[in-house]
Amino acid sequence: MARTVAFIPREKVKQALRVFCRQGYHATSVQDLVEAMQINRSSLYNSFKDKHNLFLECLRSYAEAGREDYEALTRGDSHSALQTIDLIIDHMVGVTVGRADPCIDIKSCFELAGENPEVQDVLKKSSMRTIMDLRYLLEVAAEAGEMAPQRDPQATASYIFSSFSGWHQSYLLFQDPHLIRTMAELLKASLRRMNEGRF
Amino acid sequence: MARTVAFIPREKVKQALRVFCRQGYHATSVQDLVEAMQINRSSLYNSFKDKHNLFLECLRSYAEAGREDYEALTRGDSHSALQTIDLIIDHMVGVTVGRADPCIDIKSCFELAGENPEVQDVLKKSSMRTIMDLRYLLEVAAEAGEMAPQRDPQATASYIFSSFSGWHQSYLLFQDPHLIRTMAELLKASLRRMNEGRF
DNA sequence: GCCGTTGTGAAACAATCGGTTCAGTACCGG
DNA sequence: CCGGTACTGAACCGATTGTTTCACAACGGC
Repeated sequence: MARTVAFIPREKVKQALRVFCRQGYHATSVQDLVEAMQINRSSLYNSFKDKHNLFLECLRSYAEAGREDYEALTRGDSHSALQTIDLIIDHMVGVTVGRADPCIDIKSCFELAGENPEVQDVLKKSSMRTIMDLRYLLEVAAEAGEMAPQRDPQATASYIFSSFSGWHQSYLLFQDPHLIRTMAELLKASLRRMNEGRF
Repeated sequence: MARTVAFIPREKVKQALRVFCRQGYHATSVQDLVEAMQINRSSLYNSFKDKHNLFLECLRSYAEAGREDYEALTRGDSHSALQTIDLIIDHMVGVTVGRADPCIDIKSCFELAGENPEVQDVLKKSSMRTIMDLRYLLEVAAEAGEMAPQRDPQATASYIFSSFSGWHQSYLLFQDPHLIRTMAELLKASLRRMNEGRF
């Protein structure tokens, strides 16, 4: 054996993630990354192959972090299913309003998913997992009688998930936290009002 | 006077718009634009100052086209206010599903609005106009008794508007027209169910 | 025909792009 | 101390970036 690794790739990925979040993929140069990650240009290519691969690592890292957030949110089952959905919605409000830059997954979905199958695949999988979680919670909530069963729980889950993107857009344009919170309340209210008979 | 203009800038802007729609701002080179617009490199800079200005023209052109779509949709008042909202929603479903590339306004909102005040301003204004239109329709629908009056019609209008972004995201990821249509139906149903007493 | 404008074509610009190369240094286990 | 690995620093690559320049052709009004 020889010299041990001096930097933890995972940390470096997070530093790169921040830059990609702010600037997007195409607007971020390798030079930007080198400076933000505080590693050598050669090390970047040694450890991450190339810019595109590093970007994919960032996407995966972000998805994993989101996963941890979700598990922290649902841990300790002191909340009902519907309450947990509310918590997730509130959490997403916080994510939208809390930081200046939009989530990398939404941002890069619009920038790259249409043209790059690899990016699309990563985003698709992590999105699908969130949607499945929501779907499960919807079904449990229906079973528990907290809300009427959905005709198409998958679509309702997608409906919730797709709202998040719109909040980001609205916040980018209007910078109004109260508007986001109000839209989130509208979503929560409409979930409670969805019932089998009418739809 | 002298030689008359040989090409109509408005047409050239539309050709440029198509490229920006597909590739976004940063991923589009001036060379791409020159080829798509079929004009000379010099003419581009003569007529549009620079790439960034041309892009802004594209955004404005797109907003104007959207405006015309809206007016065509509301012309001939054979529909009620709520029906008109439905028509707008259906129209946006068509826009989302009908073409491969997302709207330039949504796409460039995520790519540029956060960092470029000019872009943000153009997008903000055109978005606001759509939201105001929706708000007006909501109020008319409430007055006509088609739906209960909204506590915050502005927020409800923003809620509708922000849905469109999520549909684009979903379609980019899952390419499922039926999913978009179902989410649109969920939105329509939830509009009908919003009432003063409960929210 | 001539002036002034509109557009063309191509070359050239400096700057930056993503990516490679390589000699040299820091460090570890044996 | 030594062999092998991890990483640095910097130079360097060709290609491409957005933009400018300029000589010239096409055209309309006087």
